[in-house]
Amino acid sequence: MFTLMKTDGLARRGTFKTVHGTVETPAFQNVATCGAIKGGLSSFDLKDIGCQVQLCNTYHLHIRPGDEIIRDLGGLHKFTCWDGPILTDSGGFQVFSLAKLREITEEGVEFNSHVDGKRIFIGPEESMQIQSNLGSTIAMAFDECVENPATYEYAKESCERTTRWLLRCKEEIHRLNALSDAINPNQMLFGINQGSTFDDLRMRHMEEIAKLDLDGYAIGGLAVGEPKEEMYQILSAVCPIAPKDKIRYLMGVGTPGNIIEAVGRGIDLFDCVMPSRNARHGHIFTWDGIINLSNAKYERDEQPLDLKCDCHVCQNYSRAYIKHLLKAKEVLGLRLAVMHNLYFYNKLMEEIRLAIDENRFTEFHDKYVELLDTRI
RNA sequence: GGGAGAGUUCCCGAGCGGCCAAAGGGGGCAGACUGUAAAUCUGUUGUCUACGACUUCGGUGGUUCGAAUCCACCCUCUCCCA
Repeated sequence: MFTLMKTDGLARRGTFKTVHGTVETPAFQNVATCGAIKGGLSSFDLKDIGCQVQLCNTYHLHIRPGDEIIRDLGGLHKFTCWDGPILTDSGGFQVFSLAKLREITEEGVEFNSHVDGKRIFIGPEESMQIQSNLGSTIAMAFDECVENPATYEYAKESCERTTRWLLRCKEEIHRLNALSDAINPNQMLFGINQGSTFDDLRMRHMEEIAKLDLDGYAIGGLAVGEPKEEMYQILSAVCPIAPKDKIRYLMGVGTPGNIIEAVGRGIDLFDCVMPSRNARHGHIFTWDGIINLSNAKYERDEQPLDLKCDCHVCQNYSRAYIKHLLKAKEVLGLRLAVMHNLYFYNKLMEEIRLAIDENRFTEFHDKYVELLDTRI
């Protein structure tokens, strides 16, 4: 259950209560697609980096190790040794990212497994069944994340299908939650707004799904190649239509600047692979901007990754050392870089919350929105 | 002492008369990355007064219109027999 505690302009400060704990919003979800943060972070590390929620993926866990195995072993929380909230993405993003390996029909989507090529089918009911087996805190509706650019006709058609799929998801999750052996009988369902880059489709779609009294509302299909101004414009159009008393989740976004802009338009929840993936590739987020640790100039740099960071990594290790580890392909390099970047993202959210609490979000926005996305 | 083989651009290694500034790796340098098919992918990696020119394939000399590629001698290394 979401409680809006305070606003500062359009920015919202709230709490989101779940059976696995309360999330202070605005919040960032740490992405653990296959049940772990890539780069070798454990659930103990997640506590250290200030993670409130982790995100796992339905498609990936269905393929490997299989959701039935996870169910039989007691669910995703027990399996991953994480007792905090877990949101599972529905597999809708894989409709987009595995475009060459799938086929969409009214019933659902047929994929060729990216692991062994095996034909698998996921529709709204299957996605809910998998997520129910995983027993996540929050299940995402099965949607189609439309590629960019899309034609108006295709976006409209896809969006309408996503609505029909949402109704089927809602019905199925009610049925599954009522089963006596449900891993998490209180599993929540978030709907996902689509409509590509067309304001009218986006707004009409949000109006429709807002009526369904879901546990939360996500905005999907953004940051897939459109200019950021277009994304912000859509948020400005859609947020006012989303229910005020429900959590709003912008899926897959984004850079620190993107997050600040989105909070300023009324978004409460985020997730993004960028901090972890970019860390593995040597890109480090800092309070002074982004550094590329793979650059030769850091070879003898004794400073911490981020001069203004108080994470374990920055308190103890030098840029030169972590650069060396990454270059030498030592797993510790990945681990330290990912730990810092995720700490940074969670800290960013904490600072955003504090700024809203203290009515200085605009000031925070103006100071950091450009700076944090700038390469130094 | 006798015999066999090899020396290629930062490294390994292909090339065996023109299509060669020289394949492919590696390494270096730089870039990309937004609900993760990503410890991945892309570009670049002789010099310059740069859509052209110049100097490179152990050294020197030669054959040829033309040589990393053929010949002679020399240098260095590896292996085998004494």
